[in-house]
Amino acid sequence: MALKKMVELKLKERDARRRLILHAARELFAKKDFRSVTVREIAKAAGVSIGTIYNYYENLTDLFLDVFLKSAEEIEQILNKENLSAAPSLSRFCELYIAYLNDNMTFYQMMGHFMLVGYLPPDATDKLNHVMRMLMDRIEERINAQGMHNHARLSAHALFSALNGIMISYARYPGRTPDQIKRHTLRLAEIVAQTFASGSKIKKTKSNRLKKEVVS
Amino acid sequence: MALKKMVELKLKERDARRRLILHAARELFAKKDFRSVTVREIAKAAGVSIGTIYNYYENLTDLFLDVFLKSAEEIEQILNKENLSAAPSLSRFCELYIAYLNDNMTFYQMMGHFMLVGYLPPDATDKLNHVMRMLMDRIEERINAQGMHNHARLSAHALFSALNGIMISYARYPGRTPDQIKRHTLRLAEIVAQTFASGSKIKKTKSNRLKKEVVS
Amino acid sequence: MALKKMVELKLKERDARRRLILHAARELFAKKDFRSVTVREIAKAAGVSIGTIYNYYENLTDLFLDVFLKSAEEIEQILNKENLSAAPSLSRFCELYIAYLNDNMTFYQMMGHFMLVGYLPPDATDKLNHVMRMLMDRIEERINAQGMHNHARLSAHALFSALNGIMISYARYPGRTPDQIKRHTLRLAEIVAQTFASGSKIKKTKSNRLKKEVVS
Amino acid sequence: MALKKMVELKLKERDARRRLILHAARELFAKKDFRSVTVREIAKAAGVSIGTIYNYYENLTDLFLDVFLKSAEEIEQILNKENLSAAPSLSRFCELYIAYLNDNMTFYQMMGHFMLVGYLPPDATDKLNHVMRMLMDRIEERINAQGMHNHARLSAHALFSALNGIMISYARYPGRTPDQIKRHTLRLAEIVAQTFASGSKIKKTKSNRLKKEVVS
DNA sequence: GATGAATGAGCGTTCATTCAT
DNA sequence: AATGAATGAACGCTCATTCAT
Repeated sequence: MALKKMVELKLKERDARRRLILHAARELFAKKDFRSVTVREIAKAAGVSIGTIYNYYENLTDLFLDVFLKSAEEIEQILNKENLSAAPSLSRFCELYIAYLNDNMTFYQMMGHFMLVGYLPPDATDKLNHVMRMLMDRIEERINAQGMHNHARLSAHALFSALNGIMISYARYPGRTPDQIKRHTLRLAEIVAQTFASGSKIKKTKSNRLKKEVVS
Repeated sequence: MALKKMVELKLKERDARRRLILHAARELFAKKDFRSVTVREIAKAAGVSIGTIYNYYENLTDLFLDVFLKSAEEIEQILNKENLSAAPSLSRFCELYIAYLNDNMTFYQMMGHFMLVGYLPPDATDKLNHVMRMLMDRIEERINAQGMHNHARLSAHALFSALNGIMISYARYPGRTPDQIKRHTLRLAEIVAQTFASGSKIKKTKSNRLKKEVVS
Repeated sequence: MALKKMVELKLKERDARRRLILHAARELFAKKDFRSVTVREIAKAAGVSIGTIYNYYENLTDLFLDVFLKSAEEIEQILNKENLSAAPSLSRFCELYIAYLNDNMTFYQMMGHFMLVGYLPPDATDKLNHVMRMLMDRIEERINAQGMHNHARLSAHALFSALNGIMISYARYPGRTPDQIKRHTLRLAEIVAQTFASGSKIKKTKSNRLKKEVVS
Repeated sequence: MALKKMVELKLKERDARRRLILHAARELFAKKDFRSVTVREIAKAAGVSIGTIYNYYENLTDLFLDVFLKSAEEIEQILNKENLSAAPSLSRFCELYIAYLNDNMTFYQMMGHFMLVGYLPPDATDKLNHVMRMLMDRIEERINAQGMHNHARLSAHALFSALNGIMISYARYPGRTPDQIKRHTLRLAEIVAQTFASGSKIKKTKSNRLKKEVVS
């Protein structure tokens, strides 16, 4: 029917504009501290009016969150795709993750921000946690596949932390080009991966045989 | 001379007031996202006027930086003290670092912020880098002492990143008490330390035999 | 003719939709300060689009006015119906009026708003005045029927004012239930009615023998 | 001491500026619907910056309230002054009240607004109620002085309502000059006063012998 | 040196109205 | 006739910084 087509078109158009805004926001967030990006800037960059932004997002936080979640989806897809062809080694996994963060600074900036300071409304917190858990699950799979049985979850935490830490610590190292930074962070990730791969069969000591996990 | 004494007193007084401001700011930063602390709040907490703050600091960023550097001094002293009595093991080192960050969230929040986001004026960048290098040097010392010869600097980077990452990733884990978080982050630090200690003699492979270090 | 029927149907439909909007608006106005009701809310409540509302009303003020006039019609009918069966006493009249206002807060709120504040376009002012005059005429009839000859019109003004004032002064008395408020306002209305009934044969004094009425 | 003088001057200056803002706001409120007056307008009219307004008032509502309370003080003083020289008759009282409202439209507009719609924060509600009670007390005194023993409080309510109603109903009667309106409202007030004076000894009937007062 | 009132650009957000479909 | 996305001026309010005292 003609009607159906029109409705479809409408929806497509709506989606297109939403993507337009999302894209513009993402670019801006990448350029500078995402928290200092204003609605006006986004509107201008997206070529729409302020009001239109609010037509697609309830408020700025919502838009921030959408950018973040879009990124999370992307990274999930990247990891999944690789998984299908052939289970990646731990090293490969770390490489993929760090490479993605290098190419999508906004993602790790947001992750970092939310982790460092961010008060988030409860539902947003849930979504954030979901993303984190997804990433952790992927790491744990690799760790288990690698045959590192002890403390798989705990090791996953440690490795995940280490990878994030690499980005935090070096992604904006002053005076380096993006390319230099990418190379350095990838190298560090490789070291971390190998270190974990070769050294993670840690004998149970008093200190790491604690009965109850705080975080899982 | 009397004049000299008066000048000294003046300087002492000035220093005392500066410390007053610093202390008040630190307390406030610990309570909430330091970026949301206003000059007004600091002035009130310190019991001085707004103008006085600008008498001691050129602007808010300057004050932020001073708080950060004060913390860095503290941690340096802690590490040095331990070093004197008996060179700490890598594990002990990680424990000290993570414990300090747990007790001084502001420090790692600021570090995180400046790393994630921060445009800093050049001299501030220098100061930040100096702190980072100091910490890195300490780690490298321990790594060398542990007899892990390969890639000592690179491993130090990786370990440093990992420790920071642990804090970033878990310091605000929702629903946990500060005590639970401290225990968990300490345990992860222990895992990382042991992993690095036992596994860091990585054979040189093509990928990690890169000729030139980007960051040091 | 078929054409005629279709036109009729069209008109009926149009009228139905207009009533739909009117009704929805009225309900919303009753729930909260009518000035804070948005077009969006009305559209949603009426189950039509925003555009449709502008199809039936030139602007929000127009819709406000229509709601007001609808209410005025209602109250006129109520008073007329009572009039037909048996001319109501002044007391009964006041009771009917106050009871209606209690049950239709929006009406008195709008009346109050337009009186207090409202710039209204000239034609709207005319309509408002027409309503006021209608109410005043009814009061004057009762006053005349009661045999209070002096200053009938002026007394009607005074009584009308007094009734409105009762609502203004007590309709939102904090901490009272609607029922308590209704009882209190009705009691005050009764007092006013009796006061006017028993005391309105005022001797002509210098001050009230003014030659020309400002408002009639 | 010099210091004391300076502090005094500072306080005086501060007070002067506060009055400046208050005055400017009042003038604006008188000109148009006070709720449509913006911070920018007030700032401009007062010749200060936006920020300064917020230096003296926490928010717009606060400023609105201050204007209202200032007016209430004024009217209280007017009534008190008259009271001292010679207890005014009920007529004189009504005249004073209505004359004041005519000269200070903002006061009755605000009173009307708060009564009609206004959500007010609890402390503001308290202040408003205090003003209302003060006015009511004055009326009751006059009613008692006039020797109208029955239902003194209730009659005060009714009279107060009537006076407010007069203003609501006629203060913006379209097409009249302020002077005409003043004359008309004063005349109506006189009628009401006389009506109440001569007719308020109402015999207790079933309907007005209700056991429990809702509002007092 | 200490003060704190004044400043005003800039923020996120709202909402009546328009108009292309 | 019906739709509802787009618009953007305007809102109340914040806060780092200045500067006259």
